[in-house]
Amino acid sequence: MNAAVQPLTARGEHSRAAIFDAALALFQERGYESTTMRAIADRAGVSLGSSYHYFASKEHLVLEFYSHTHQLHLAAIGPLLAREQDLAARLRGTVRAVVVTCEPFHDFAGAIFSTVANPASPLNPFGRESKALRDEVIGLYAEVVKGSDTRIAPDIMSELPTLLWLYQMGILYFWIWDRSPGRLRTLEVIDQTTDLIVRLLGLANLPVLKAPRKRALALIRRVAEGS
Amino acid sequence: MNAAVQPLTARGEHSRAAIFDAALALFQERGYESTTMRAIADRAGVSLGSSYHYFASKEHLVLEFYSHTHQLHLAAIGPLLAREQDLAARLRGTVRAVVVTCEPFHDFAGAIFSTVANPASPLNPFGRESKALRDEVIGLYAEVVKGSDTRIAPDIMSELPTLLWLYQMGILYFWIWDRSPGRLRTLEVIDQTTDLIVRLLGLANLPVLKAPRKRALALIRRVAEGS
DNA sequence: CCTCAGAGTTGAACATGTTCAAATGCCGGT
DNA sequence: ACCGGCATTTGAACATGTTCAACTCTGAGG
Repeated sequence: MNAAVQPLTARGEHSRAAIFDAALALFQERGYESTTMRAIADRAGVSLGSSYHYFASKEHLVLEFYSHTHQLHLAAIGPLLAREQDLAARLRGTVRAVVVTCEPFHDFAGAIFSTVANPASPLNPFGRESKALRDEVIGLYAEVVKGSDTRIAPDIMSELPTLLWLYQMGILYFWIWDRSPGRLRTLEVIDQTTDLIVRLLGLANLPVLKAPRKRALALIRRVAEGS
Repeated sequence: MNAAVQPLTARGEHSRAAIFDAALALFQERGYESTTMRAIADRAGVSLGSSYHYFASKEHLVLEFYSHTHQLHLAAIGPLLAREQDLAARLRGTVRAVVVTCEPFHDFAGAIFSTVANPASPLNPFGRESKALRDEVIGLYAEVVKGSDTRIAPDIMSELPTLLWLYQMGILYFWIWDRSPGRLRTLEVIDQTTDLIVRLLGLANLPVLKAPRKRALALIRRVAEGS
């Protein structure tokens, strides 16, 4: 698997974009597995080899897809984060926007998920090649929390954005399976779990819970260590 | 993908076993991806076509592998479950035994995990073809709890085995990533989390927590619904 | 011993992700 | 206008999971 190349000319830019657009359209039309690299190259009007010039593998097209939806997500929640101060509302709105943004891709999201869950692949969520995107998403959750009027203790704050990123992945996994009309079950679960999270954050300040809180944080750090 | 066939003769039994044994050995030697179906057939002394006669796909060999390790796990914890009454000890011992049993396969477990995480495949943990095994594991956790001297309220007990099965999958996912010597980090996380779980089960009986408990259980049921 | 139905076996053929060496196009320097 | 170097493009070749129609073997019934 050769390293993919960044286009250096206008012509290259055009080819790369055409390949990604074709892939995205075909994934939506036929799903991930049924879309062949040859079909992508055909629709993009380039040769098979060219596709591999810009995307080192079919999986790398998936990574690009993730970046793409992340951009859509950012655009969708911009106004909310600028206006809203309440933490529960910010968190609920952000996570709701994730599934709403991804809705057009629901049918093939399942196939894509497995690609990315593979620990053997450098594209998996904890892997090297997805680090840039991962850090961006974690940073987004840091902003969700910091921009609110809720004060979070530093020891919790240092782990919270990563935990929220994990939480978002859990929601997405649930959403993949959700067959309810309008994906209402997912939205309901989001509402309940975000509420639960904010409540727990409130409870964490109670003096009675000082010891358990320290213990839980130590456990979390132990688990997160080495990522 | 044709349905795989159950062997009906001694000769068939022998072929099927030889294919699985060869697959297991090669997976350990070279990993999952690098092991080709042709290599498996070669080592088993059968033709490529015969492999597909007994296993509908390479993934189905993985499902068989899961059954295999489950049997090893059952054998490993039999004495403990017969002897021990303390819930924390039963749970800790059971989950520790999972990772100890799987240790010889650690190197290729990662590759295998992705196969099974794929929601598009009927082999995924929530899917049709893995239902038999899933029910067995959930049943095992029901026994882990029921055989202890801790009494669990019925409303919690109805969800608990499934939750513990999910918990075990989480531990396995952590274990896949664990590079610590002797996999000590995983063992430590198991000790801490099983302890935490048993504590939470104790707390759940406090009258003060009646409302949150009902709320949490309703949420869990909502999420589990439709599996 | 002969027949035959069906279990078991086979390997060629196919589909598709991936690699790679060669060809082509483009642009700055002379 | 020409050239050299580099980005880009190409498609044939390869590796491997999977399918399938044809073949072989076996054991029961006659």
